[in-house]
Amino acid sequence: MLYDLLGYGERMGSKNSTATKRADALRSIDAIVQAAAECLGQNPEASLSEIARAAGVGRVTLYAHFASRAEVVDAAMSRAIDRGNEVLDTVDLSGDPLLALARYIEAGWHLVDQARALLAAAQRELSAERIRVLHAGPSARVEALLARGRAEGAFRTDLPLAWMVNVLHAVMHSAAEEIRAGRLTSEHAGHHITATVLAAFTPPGQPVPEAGGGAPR
Amino acid sequence: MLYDLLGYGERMGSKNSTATKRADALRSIDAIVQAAAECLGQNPEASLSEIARAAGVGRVTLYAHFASRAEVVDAAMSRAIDRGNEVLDTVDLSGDPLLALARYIEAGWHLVDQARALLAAAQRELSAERIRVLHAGPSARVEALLARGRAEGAFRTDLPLAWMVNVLHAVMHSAAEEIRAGRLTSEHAGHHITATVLAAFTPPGQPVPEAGGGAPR
DNA sequence: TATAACTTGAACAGTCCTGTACGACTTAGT
DNA sequence: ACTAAGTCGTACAGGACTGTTCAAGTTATA
Repeated sequence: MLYDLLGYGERMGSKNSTATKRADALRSIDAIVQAAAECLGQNPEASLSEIARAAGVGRVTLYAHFASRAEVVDAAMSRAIDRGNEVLDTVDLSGDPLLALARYIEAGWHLVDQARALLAAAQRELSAERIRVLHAGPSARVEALLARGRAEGAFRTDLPLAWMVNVLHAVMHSAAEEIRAGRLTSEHAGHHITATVLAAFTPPGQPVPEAGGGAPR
Repeated sequence: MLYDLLGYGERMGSKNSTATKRADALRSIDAIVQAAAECLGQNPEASLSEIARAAGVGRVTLYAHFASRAEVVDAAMSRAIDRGNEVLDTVDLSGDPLLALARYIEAGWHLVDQARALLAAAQRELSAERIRVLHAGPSARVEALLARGRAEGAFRTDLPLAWMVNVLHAVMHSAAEEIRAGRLTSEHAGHHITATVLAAFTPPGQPVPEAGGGAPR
């Protein structure tokens, strides 16, 4: 069984040289990817049958467009990442690094919350390398912001940049889990994450910034 | 062996809750639980056949002692938690809360690292409630420490205690993943976690503590 | 030593999933 | 309007795992 390299490239935006698909085929593919994102978002173990049914499409049709389960998961994940990138594009990351990071968190944790279960599915089906590649966009964004903040003295430099990126995502991720478990409300999540991360990133010796204006508890 | 076989057996509706087991039966059970912890630790989807084989026991024997896959996972998880509790019992959590927390992290993150994949298996097989109960011991420990630190002014009080517990575990957990992914070395993990969490828990307005003596990189 | 508890492999039943093949039908594009 | 592309249901082949049963052998323990 060969890797469908053309398929991957196609999903990642590159123009394919093969014959253009018919309109109804594109519609089917879109419905499948969308349904996959929804189904896998609710249950990472959702079968291809479920996904096809949710897409309002025959199971055979699904196989006509995707050679394997992995391809479906990949497409759904790619789609979610692309959507996320579009949202993050609208966030202003200039100006005071602390405020910029707060803005990033406010937009970002919702995305993490939505893609939570989908990511779980991807981690089972896709290689770690593939997942890393898919996340390259968001990672680069926050990495650049943190690097600038470090250069300006706003963030600590005694910890590796990669570790700080990791901490940010870990805290957002765990907040999403807490919400799902009913131990945290959506209203407080942004504030808690921001307060926690800004403190964690404060250079040693400097005072932790006071919280903006969120409810304390 | 602190984990009580009879205890969870009763909870999960297993047979023979009263009869005393023969010595060889107890030996088999122990081998199965141990093998389950190892197998599930490497692959959360390990089948009962694999586990039985790893335990040097027939598959039928496994079913003679555990009614379902869930019971096996539960037993393995209980065992891991008990082992962890034993280790944590040796950690001195008195004195300066910051130093106590650092000691807890140093001991705790190794445990999280070891039980990482096993927890993943448990999260698929067991109810969220059951997992919460199993973690009650460690959670209570760190909760008490954080509460004391807050009372003494060492830790911030503008965030819920439960959230802080969650952050601590999330950061330790993500460090374990980073190590597994090869993006972090075991030597640095303790230092990074401690530096991050101590900063995150510092009361707003107060300076972030300088790192102890770990290599900064 | 007697016996009940334990272990074992083989084999069975049942379920769910993936992936493929077919033939007939419907639709899009030029 | 014509044809290729797309779709659909059904059906099949194959695999993996769970859980149970059975009959025969082994071992702990009183």
